[in-house]
Amino acid sequence: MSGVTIYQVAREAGVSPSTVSNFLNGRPGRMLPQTRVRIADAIDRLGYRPNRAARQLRTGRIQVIGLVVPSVANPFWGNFARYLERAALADGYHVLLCNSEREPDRERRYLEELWADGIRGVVLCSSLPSLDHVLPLVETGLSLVAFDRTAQAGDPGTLVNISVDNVVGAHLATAHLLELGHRRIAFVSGSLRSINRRERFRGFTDAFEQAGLDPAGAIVWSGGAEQEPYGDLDAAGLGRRAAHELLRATDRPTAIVAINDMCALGISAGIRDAGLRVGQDISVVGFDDIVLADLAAPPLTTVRQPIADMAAAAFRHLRSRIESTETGPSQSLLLRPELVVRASTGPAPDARE
Amino acid sequence: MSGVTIYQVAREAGVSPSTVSNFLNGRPGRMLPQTRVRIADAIDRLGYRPNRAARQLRTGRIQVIGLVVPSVANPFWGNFARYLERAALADGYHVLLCNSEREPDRERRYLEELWADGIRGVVLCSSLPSLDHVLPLVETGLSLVAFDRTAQAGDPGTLVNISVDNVVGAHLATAHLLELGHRRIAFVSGSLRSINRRERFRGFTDAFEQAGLDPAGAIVWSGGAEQEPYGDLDAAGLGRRAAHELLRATDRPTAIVAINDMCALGISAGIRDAGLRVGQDISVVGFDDIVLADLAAPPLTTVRQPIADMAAAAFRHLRSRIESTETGPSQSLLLRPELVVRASTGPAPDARE
DNA sequence: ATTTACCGGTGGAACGATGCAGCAAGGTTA
DNA sequence: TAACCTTGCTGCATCGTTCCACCGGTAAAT
Repeated sequence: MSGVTIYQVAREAGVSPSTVSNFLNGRPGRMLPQTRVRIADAIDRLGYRPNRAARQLRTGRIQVIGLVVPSVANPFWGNFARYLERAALADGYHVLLCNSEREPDRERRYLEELWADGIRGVVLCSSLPSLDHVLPLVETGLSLVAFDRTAQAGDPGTLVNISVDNVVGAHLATAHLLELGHRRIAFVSGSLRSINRRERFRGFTDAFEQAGLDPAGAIVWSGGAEQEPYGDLDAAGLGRRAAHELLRATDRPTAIVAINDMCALGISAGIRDAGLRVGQDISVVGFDDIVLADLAAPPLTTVRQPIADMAAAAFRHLRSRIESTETGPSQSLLLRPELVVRASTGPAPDARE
Repeated sequence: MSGVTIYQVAREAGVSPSTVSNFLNGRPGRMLPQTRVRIADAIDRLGYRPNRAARQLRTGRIQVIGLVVPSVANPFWGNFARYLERAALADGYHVLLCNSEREPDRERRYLEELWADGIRGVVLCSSLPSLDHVLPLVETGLSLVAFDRTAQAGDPGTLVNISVDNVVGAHLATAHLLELGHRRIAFVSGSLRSINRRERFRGFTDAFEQAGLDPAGAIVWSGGAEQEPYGDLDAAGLGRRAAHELLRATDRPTAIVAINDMCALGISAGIRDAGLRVGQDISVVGFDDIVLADLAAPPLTTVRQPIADMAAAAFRHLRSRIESTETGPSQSLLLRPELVVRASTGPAPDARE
């Protein structure tokens, strides 16, 4: 095995293990320059790397954070994971990956295991309305940064929330469609039980009200299988199914607001399945602005989340929580999303007449 | 912090720490049934969880594996990561995520850190031709499963390779285009310096030869920026750029074989940018069969990799390497890919006349 | 004249779990 | 009845690191 310990380095350098430890732990001022050099040489020669388990056992600290996402197979989360890992690596942290599929039970088990692993900070992306299932761990001392979820009454006091303003985002998307003359607009999503989705739905209805229209007239398609209510594993399949059902109706919508881009791409495929043209017969708006949104045919109009910034902020907040002993009050970061208009939206067909 | 140690459990149950340890480590036969019950109760009451750092320090074992992918932002790798994590979790293992962007240096640093973390098994997905940069670690005892890379001369003897047959896959794709009457076919990729890509390229030229054609007549576009030669971060952008350049030429291709699906989707977008129709004016074949291939317009003809099976196999092999002391000879698993014909390919325009 | 604060280090007790050696009490054999 | 198991448990050294207390000598501050 690795084998090289701090004792061997100490012997090689002709000092005590404590001095090597001081050298390694940012206290080089405590020794003569020549000692420093001898130790550095010894480390090089032996190829010594500190044993992290021993270090962790002694200090209780570990440079690893957890990342809990619904599913990293979704490009949005894959992209987020990449940026988070990048930010973490820059500060010497590693990232442990967990796919929760938004199941509270799995989430709790994950967090318990992470805690037992010595991990004290986790970025949680499930956006579930209640955090009751993880409350005991938070009280024990686990630091949590919730991503894509705004603060709720009853949240633990130390929670940091980082999210785009979902209400504004969905409002932008919907208002865009209304301006194009659309009136029969559908909102398509899996289960609406998560915070971010509820907010997006509120942005949707808000836009109706602000335009002096009755949101009750809007079409809401909120399906999803029993065993996978949020449709995270197959958001696209869910969207496609929704499109099939919506377009079969006699009074079909002329525009659709999708809960996210994967769903929107599925909807677009479903529209084509029905022999209709996306952006001309039926307009579609997504949410997220994943890379593929711009590659689709037609390119997808969507609401952009500044994901690189958000990932970096998530790590920064988490790190400061873990490393400082201060357990200040909850903070929140709410970023403003941006509408990116592409070709999947166009004037309402009936308005053109 | 967590606080509950094995000593507290021992006191609560009225036994010694050793007995609790025996209980926890599958030696319950060594105590009376009533003692077993007392210990189980004590653990429950105190909510005890073994400290993994201490356990790891003592035993040298840890239930974590590393995953090194080019970039988890690519949906193919995101999907693979999801399946690998699922397989690992089923056996109580966790997965540490690393994005190497195929840089040997980053890879080496990652593996060194993973080793220092006590991790003894890694799934490596960069598919680089030489493993020299990680050889020292493999010799030290790190178990490696290479994914998407076939065995090479000079590989460490203990390496396990798991891959789809890239030669066959690219052959299938190219033969499909040749059968459709295409003769001016382009091959588009970032740097061809990785094993899997070279193999795909060989499958491409093989198909030409088998059809009695001169592969020298084929068009090869193998670009990529200096700082990101493989185009992993933006495979789609690379494809789009390739399409722009290829279609500007006087003697432009009628069909394009892409190194992977993201690249193919970029190429499709580039074809549309040029005012041409994918599948009619220009045919496109991808590789991977990511979820989005079926959602694209037109749906993408591609070569399917059985990714769930491969991820499960990767974990199974890695685990058996880590847990057994036997360091048997290298094994390889070469799966057969499958051509999925969709609408992005069609008869060659000139062949129709 | 006494206290204090360095200097460049060393010694050693933790951190929490493991697993081997060993130990009493009772059982079996010769 | 001595010699030897077996059973069910305990004691203790150990893993590699950290970090506090402390060394004896000197110089500055009180």
